[in-house]
Amino acid sequence: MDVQRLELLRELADRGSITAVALATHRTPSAVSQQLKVLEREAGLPLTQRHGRGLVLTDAGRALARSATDVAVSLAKATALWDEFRNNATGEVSLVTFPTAGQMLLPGVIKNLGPGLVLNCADEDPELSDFPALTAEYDIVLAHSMSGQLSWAGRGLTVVPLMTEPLDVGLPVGHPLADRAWVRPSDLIGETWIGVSDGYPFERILHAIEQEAGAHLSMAQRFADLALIESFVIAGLGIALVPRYTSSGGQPGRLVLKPLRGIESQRQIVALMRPDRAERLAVRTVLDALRAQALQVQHSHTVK
Amino acid sequence: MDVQRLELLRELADRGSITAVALATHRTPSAVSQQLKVLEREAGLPLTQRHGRGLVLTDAGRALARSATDVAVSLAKATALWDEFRNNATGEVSLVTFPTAGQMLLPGVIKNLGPGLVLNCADEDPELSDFPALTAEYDIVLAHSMSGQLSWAGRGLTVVPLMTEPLDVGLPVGHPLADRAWVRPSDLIGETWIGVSDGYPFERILHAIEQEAGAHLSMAQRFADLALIESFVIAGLGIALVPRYTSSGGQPGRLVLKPLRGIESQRQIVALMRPDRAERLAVRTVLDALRAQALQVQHSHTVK
DNA sequence: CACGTCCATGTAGCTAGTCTAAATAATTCA
DNA sequence: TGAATTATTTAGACTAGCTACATGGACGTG
Repeated sequence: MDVQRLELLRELADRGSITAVALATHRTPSAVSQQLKVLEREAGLPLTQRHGRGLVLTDAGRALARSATDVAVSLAKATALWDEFRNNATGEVSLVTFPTAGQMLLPGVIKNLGPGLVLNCADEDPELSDFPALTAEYDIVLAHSMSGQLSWAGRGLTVVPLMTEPLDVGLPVGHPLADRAWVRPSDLIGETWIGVSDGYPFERILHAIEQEAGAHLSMAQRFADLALIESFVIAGLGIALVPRYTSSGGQPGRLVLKPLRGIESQRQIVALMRPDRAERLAVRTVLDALRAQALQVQHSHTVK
Repeated sequence: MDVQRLELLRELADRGSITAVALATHRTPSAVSQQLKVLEREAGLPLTQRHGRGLVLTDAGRALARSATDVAVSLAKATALWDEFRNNATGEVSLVTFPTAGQMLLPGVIKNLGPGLVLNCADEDPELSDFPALTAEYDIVLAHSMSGQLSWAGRGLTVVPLMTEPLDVGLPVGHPLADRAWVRPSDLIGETWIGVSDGYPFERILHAIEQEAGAHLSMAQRFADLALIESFVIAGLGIALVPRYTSSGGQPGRLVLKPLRGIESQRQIVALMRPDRAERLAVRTVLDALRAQALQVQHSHTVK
């Protein structure tokens, strides 16, 4: 009963093809195939079965892969333990983020990391990418979900909440509502909206506003890039839901943010990880820094 | 970070010497020494240090060995899971017992085990042996402790309670107390006692009786073998504390058992195991059979 | 429908890691 | 001091697992 082989099975469960596993583990597909065959012979029952030109796991294979995760976790814990023993939170950690979270958190995090710990960051368009799938490639995946609703649960991934960010209504300077302390759904009847990317829980909140206000809202445009959206709002072409900490609201000459009362308008920013990777000391250190930075961002906004 | 090497470290923690580990793992001491050296180099800090002609683990070594146990447990769980998948509770399970528990439980257990599951039993004198140490050699160690007091805790072993057996006062037929339903400590003043082996919590209960009755008790003999003790009691040479389910009490012409009231007089029979071995499907199956048998023994005695 | 592509697997040979065997060093016990 | 016990070192053998290459289905496409 070899751990290496179990690990390969787990990778197969995550990546779906021998070739992908081989690529990820720096081996030839032949080597992977051979090892899985040995595992299957040891197990005494088929773990994979052909499906088209690829293959899929059998029920037994999936079950075994699941417990392989537990093995990987306890192994990672052992490694982390002795890294702690040596006070040695070094190594490389890879991270993907969607743009706004990266802009808000990463610079501060990287500044606060000790020497020997390198954080390799990348960004992915939240519209296009399947966040859970990215955990195969990256140690940490920054994702967001609507408040409460944990869309990431149930796949065996570790989810660490980092912060909740309010989504405010962005208005142009001089807008009739601009001198209010906050706005309510009913205030927003008749406005033209600039839609944001699918990555934000925009649709949900828009529908909630419609339901609350009892009227239909019209959407003029739909953009992914926040700066683009802001420029439209500033130009008076509509209003938009923008994340409070990431927008340029508050700066002179830019747009004005108003909290939305009466409905819950926020997004959860979380870190998604494979359970075993979450145990690595270096990863946990980065996670701590992320949480600290998130707290600081929130704090600096409430004080202001 | 190799599991095999971690396993070796764990064995070293359990067995205390390279030679013992080598013997247990069917290797030469040289191989073990080399592997541990590699592990130590990977770890980056000393895991062992010389002590006389042998060696002892450092703090780091012990810590690492502990987490190695977790790894072994999750691995054993994986193996068990797929054994369940195949409905395959087969293999060999080794067990040591002290004589009375073996006599009471093992015949029934072995009868009820399915084919393909072999249970290799041995017995050890409870006086001479260190029960926890036996878990290195045997999958299951049947041990006993005084009620409540879990003397086996804290060593990282899995403890599964099997039954609690009352310790009754054994009297010769025709003894003045023989027609009573039960006896109390004060009834026993002036009697001569036949001491049982240290394996039973004899001393404790004897002291409790003395304290309760407020008098000193005299002990005539001290034997380990229950049959021998019984023969002395039957011959009228004294009375003794005997385990209710194991003695021959109740059979015609033998001795008479009387429950002891006023103090707690019983022993706990438990199974001791290394955590990883406790996860094996075959071991769990044997354990289930042990519990069932224990229940049946208790039941057959309460009905009668 | 034949061709190129993609994916898994089989075969042969090489390499690296792990074992044994025997010698060495250090310590304890008699 | 000599015998016994224990860990370690070294050299050499063995073997598990890898790569390179070839094979054989399955899919899509001109």
